[in-house]
Amino acid sequence: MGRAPCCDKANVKKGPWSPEEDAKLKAYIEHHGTGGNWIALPQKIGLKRCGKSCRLRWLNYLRPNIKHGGFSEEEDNIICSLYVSIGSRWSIIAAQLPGRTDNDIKNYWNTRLKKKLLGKQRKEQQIQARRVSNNQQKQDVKRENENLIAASEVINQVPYWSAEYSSLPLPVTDVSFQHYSLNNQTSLRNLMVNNKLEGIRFSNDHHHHQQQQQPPYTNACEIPSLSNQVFPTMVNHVAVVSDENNSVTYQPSNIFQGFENFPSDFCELVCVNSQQMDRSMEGFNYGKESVDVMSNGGSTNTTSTESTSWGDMNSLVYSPLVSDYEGCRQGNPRDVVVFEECNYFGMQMQ
DNA sequence: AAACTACACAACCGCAATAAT
DNA sequence: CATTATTGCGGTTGTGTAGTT
Repeated sequence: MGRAPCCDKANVKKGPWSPEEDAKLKAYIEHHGTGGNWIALPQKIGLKRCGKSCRLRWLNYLRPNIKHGGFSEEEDNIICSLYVSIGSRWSIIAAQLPGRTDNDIKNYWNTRLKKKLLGKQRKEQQIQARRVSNNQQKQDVKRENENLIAASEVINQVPYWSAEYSSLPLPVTDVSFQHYSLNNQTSLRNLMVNNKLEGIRFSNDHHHHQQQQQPPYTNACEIPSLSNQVFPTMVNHVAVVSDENNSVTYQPSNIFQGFENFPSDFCELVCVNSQQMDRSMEGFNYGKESVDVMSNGGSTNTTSTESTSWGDMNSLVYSPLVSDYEGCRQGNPRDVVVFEECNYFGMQMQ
């Protein structure tokens, strides 16, 4: 048996709100508040509306200090950065943009921002293609490998929470990523805390142990402050903690293979048949499916196969951060996920 | 000017989480 | 602890409008 409906659907008005309805709702809430019960509210006011509808109308349109339209470049950057980092968690993203609603941001992303981003990435892809034809790629790959080796050595030597770590000139694994700098680490860090994620540790316990030195956490949720740094992504490598000596090594990962060319994939996504994409991306659903399994208490029901093509995008952009973040949300942090290497990569759009 | 199309935004729906009983 | 009600969230759909043919 399903749940009882929250209201009598037959006697409830749907569709756009009239100015009169808006005025009634606004006036009542401003004088009396919501009373903590949206379901009862429309009856009190005399509105033939569902309580959910009233709530939505108030939150998205009527409440004070709501901004509509006119997103700034800075807001664009924040939205893109967060989307790439945490996916379509619009409420969390909205919490970082005062006056913006999750609905507004969601609409803005779906109708404009992702297209803007795609256009940009298409250009970059063309540039990249030209360089490939000039045999430039070989040099890039060579340099990238050298950088990765250097990074592994550096990361193994320096605790990630030390100031020295954050000042290291870490390599950029893909030349095209040089355009994407991390510009909002502090914001992301704050939002994690602001969204009641206290008690969460974003990197695994093994990793801490391996460093033979406890980070200066004041509580388990402390995320290293990484502001004003540019963080390369290492999404094509995964940190693996050895059972024998707890050492951390960075190995190429099939799970994340292909992510290193994320901007290109992002662009291609809209060009590829969605079914082909589903098949080709099966191996990339790791993070999202795991999340769903966990959130369903272990059931095997997943949403990834039900996604739209842009839903599939989630499995593409779900970085290890997200799996860890989700795992943490469920109070079940994963083992082989290293938050500080993989997360916090943001996009800066020019 | 009418028909059509694309776009932006508002609103709805269903599900999961949370609170209340 | 189990059940039920409510809230919050994200995906999707509906509607109005501007632009194009």
